[in-house]
Amino acid sequence: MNDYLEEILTASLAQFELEETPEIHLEAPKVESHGDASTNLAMLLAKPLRNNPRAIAQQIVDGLKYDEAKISSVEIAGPGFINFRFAEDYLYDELGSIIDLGTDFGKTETQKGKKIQIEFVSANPTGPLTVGHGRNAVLGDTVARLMEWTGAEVDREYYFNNAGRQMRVLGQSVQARYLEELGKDSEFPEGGYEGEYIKDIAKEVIEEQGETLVDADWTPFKEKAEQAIFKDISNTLNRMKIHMDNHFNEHSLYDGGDIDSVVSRLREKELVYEADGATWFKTTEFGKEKDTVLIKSTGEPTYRLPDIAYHANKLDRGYDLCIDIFGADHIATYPDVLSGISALGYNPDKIDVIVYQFVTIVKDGQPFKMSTRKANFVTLDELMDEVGSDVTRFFFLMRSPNTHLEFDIAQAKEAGEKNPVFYLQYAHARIFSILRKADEEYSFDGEVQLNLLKEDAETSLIKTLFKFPGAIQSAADAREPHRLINYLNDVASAFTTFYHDCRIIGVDPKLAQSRIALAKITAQVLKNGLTILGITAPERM
RNA sequence: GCGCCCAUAGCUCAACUGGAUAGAGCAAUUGCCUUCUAAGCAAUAGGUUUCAGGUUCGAGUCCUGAUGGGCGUACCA
Repeated sequence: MNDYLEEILTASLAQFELEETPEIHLEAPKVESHGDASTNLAMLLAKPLRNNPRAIAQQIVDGLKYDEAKISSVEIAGPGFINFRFAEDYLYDELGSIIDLGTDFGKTETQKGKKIQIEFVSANPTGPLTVGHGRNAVLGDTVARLMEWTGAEVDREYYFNNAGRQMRVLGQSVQARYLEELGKDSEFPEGGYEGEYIKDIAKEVIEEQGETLVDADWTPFKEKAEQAIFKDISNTLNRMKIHMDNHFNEHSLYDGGDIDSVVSRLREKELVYEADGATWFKTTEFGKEKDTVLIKSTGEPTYRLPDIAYHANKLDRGYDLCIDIFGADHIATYPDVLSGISALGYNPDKIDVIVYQFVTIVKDGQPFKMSTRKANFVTLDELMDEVGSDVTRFFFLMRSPNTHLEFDIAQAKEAGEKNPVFYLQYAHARIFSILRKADEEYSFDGEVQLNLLKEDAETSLIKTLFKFPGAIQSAADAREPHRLINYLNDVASAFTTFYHDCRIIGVDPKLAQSRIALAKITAQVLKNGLTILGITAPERM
């Protein structure tokens, strides 16, 4: 419909002999009385045409040639809005065609042929995933699903580092618990990992290896811990319906020569120099105040170097777009990565960083600071034991990534009745309940007559359903899944009004038949939407 | 000090990226189950969008400054 409106508006604009035609912006007005679609075109033209907006609007409308089977009225309102109202026949035609689309309704091809990689979670294997990781995990996976619905081919990737100090301390922590468990002398490492899961891993080592590792160093413990923790993380992700296509080990960047290659390529461009025994990257050339160390005087790279090499590696793999999901604490690092990428001759526009604000955990009414090392955390598994995967995913997706999310553990746990996810699921379950009942009461023959749907609640629901592809598109473009949630709330709400105003069982069979068709496509929209969010659409509750 | 993000109903958050009368959910008050699921519906109340300026036909949204909060700002990841 928007395409059609753009077409006829453009045709009408020809009368003005404009040097450049403005972009035609169409939107669905908030207020029903303002029509079904609206454009601010006349206001935009006020300045270049040196005329008042309402007069221009009148000229545009006068020059407008439209099909009355599609548009029933065109009005000028307010400061110069042009408001369109859709014809009823158009509604029924359109409704018929989305019913035919069925499970595919909502899919678009705006990103068809694009290969997109999305990197998320990327927690190093030092402990179980906590609710702090939840937002990253669920956001990343849902953005991936949105991209898939707009036609892209998406790879989900988990980037990790199993070398370095963190992992050494992890190995030493397990080693200490192992010796302790066997009653030997042990020394718990400074800053070691204090969680119970470390003891569990130590016990597993005893079961598998007995006392054979008493004199070993920490490396076999690290390996065992890494393996056990990764298994645990994967289980947690699976419970949340998250499945990675690829795990990328930072170490492979060293083995594959990517690290050396980045440094030498930057050096060729004279963007790298040595000072104070360290290797520096001239980030000042890219507008930063200070240059950045790539390789410390100890010979060890800082994390920025592998980050740059990793992103170069991604682009070398031929992705059209790489999306990173970062917490606000990493916000300072990605400008360096982008500088590095552009310095190497890649297009930095192919890297898209989504920064989400921190989750504030509230426990017992108090803000709660989590630390994996100190074992102060609430794990995602614990949360899912309490509220399940649907509520967990919904909770993280409800709010804009750009805002701080307050996560009240107690509230989440008693979320049973209060959680808005149930509102969506309930509407879906209700429809299926009606369908089951209708199946017993009616047997239909002949074509569905959608033009029997004339009640306000019916047309309003129909118009809401039309907006589904746009809602997906908007959520995908902005990488903001909560927009889809807001939309689905509108759908559930419009359906509930319909449910109260328009009975299905007990009315004339022809009308019942058309209402059932409307109910079915509503259920389909709810189900498709919930599927994108990774949430189930139950048929009974 | 500097950079990024945020400030909207009592609480948690929306507002289609500059549009028309700022909306939901909790919490509060009041009605509604003998008819397809009351995990629901209807109604009432709740706001100078932190403050002060600016930009324009039009600002919660953009620019400047102030205040308050979060996160960064290392040869830590």
